Amino acid sequence: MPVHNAEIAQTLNEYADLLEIEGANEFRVRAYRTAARNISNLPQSVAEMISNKEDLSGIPGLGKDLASKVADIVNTGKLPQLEELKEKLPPGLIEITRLAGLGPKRAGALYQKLGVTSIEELEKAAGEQKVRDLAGFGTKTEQRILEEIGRRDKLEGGQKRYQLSVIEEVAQSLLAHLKKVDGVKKAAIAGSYRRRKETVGDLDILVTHKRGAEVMKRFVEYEDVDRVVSRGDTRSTVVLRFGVQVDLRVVPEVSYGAALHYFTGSQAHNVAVRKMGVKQGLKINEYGVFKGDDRIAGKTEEEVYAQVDLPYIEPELRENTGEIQAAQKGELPQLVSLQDIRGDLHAHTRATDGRSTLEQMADAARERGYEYLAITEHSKHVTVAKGLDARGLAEHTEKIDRLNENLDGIVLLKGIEVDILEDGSLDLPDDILKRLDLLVCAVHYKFDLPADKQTERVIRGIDNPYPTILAHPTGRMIGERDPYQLDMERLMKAARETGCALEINAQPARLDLTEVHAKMAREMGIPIAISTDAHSTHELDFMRFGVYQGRRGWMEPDNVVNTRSLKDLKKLLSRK
DNA sequence: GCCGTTTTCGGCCCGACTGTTTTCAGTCG
Repeated sequence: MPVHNAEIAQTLNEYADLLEIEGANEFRVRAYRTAARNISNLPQSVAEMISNKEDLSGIPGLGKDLASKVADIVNTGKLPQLEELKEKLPPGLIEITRLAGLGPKRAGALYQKLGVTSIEELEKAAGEQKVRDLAGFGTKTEQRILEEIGRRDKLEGGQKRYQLSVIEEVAQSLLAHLKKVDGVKKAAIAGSYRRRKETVGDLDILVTHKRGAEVMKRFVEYEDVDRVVSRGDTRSTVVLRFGVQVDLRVVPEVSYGAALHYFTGSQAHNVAVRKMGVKQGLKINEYGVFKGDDRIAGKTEEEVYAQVDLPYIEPELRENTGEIQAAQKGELPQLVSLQDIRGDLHAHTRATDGRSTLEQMADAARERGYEYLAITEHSKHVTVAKGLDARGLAEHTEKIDRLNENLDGIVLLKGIEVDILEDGSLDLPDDILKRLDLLVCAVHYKFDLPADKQTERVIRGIDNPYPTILAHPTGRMIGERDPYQLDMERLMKAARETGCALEINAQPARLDLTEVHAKMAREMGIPIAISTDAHSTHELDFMRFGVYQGRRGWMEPDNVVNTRSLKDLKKLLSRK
């Protein structure tokens, strides 16, 4: 089993954590973290690069030393230096640094002075009031440690992240509350929410006001606030009853653009932009761009970028994964937007496991301004969803034909979400499939096949003469189910050869392809369908989450098949 | 440990809040 990029990144991060506790040079620690982040953002497999004898030093942040350490991880599954360090420092200390208010320095001190190696031992030491006597600690810190450990026990699985769709409502009500405060001119949700990451760990909200204290008062009094973590005039942090942490920053209006840029992140993007500023003798912070003591920009984000000779960069691209270089070369993608979408290519009705009728789905699609909607019921193998057999499908498509005759302003396409069976064959016979406008192919069982078998299965599934879209290609469900083992590079090469499109499934729990794979598909020139997989009329609105994911994958309208008119779509989906 | 339109050595983004401190370290984002 090849070592995945995520595992390499995890190993490097673990080593960085322990180095930090050991008190290593902070820039050395940072180098490991940068390398880990860049590797996890890499579309191609590092293990494969090594087996192809490719040079790893092309990866940003990887010099000679780290390249050889990464090779060790790939070849042996382990980093010898990490194993050595683990002998010296108990890995349980890393868990201690995850407690709010405790970092590497304090975890190191607890170990050196009190011999604490785990959360349990820390709880005991704090309970016996041994912690308060350590230099740099006191009664309040000791108390907080006990509180944080108690809180941690109540949480399942540690740091929780929320799906964008789940956090949206919470975030928008809080934002509306803050906008109503007298004197607030501008307000926005920044952070990973604004970058439209598939999950969000906390909320960063920015407002402009002349007197921060007034906003802060209203913020901590908000009805959903469970507890206040910190409170100042320009920055406060609370935790909502819902469990999510919210940071609020207040800046004067003249700093809005600089602050919005800063709080939108990502951190890596900000660091890169600030470094560009430093080279030009500028200081960039959340209050503006400064030359000496003079603020020379900061009212808008465009101004900030202009000072370092960059065009505006869309929030979804700000991950320091090549967007700055692309901006310098004038090669930023013109990202696809919701307005570009002209139809939905994956939807269910009551005929199988959907909750709306054909007519309702057609009306709802037309209301959203679409030209077409593909009806793609499950095939017979998915019995729990009442999947259609050949006869059921024939009857259903006749119904669609009749309905189409009476429909105005919208066309229903006849499709199927046909199961790819374990051997790679399709769940329905060719004579019925060939009568359809398009096939959406998908895997719905036997998720646990080994990578080579699973890859062969899917490739065989999409290797057919019909217009085909591979739905939710990796099968992952965020926070619930891992992607199945699949060689994505091989799969994408096959998709390119067979002319199969890949789906970005817009269900908030799927968002599959991931952003990394979406970007890879774009680079390989594989067409993408952004589809909702709607099981009811209101789920057609999930389209925006798919579009966000596409934008994070650098998708332009041309990369997305359902930005086409019906006529062009049919041309595009037909096989060469 | 990485990196170079000031550098192959000497830098490495920047600021707010808390608790422990009499001026700052640690943590966090």
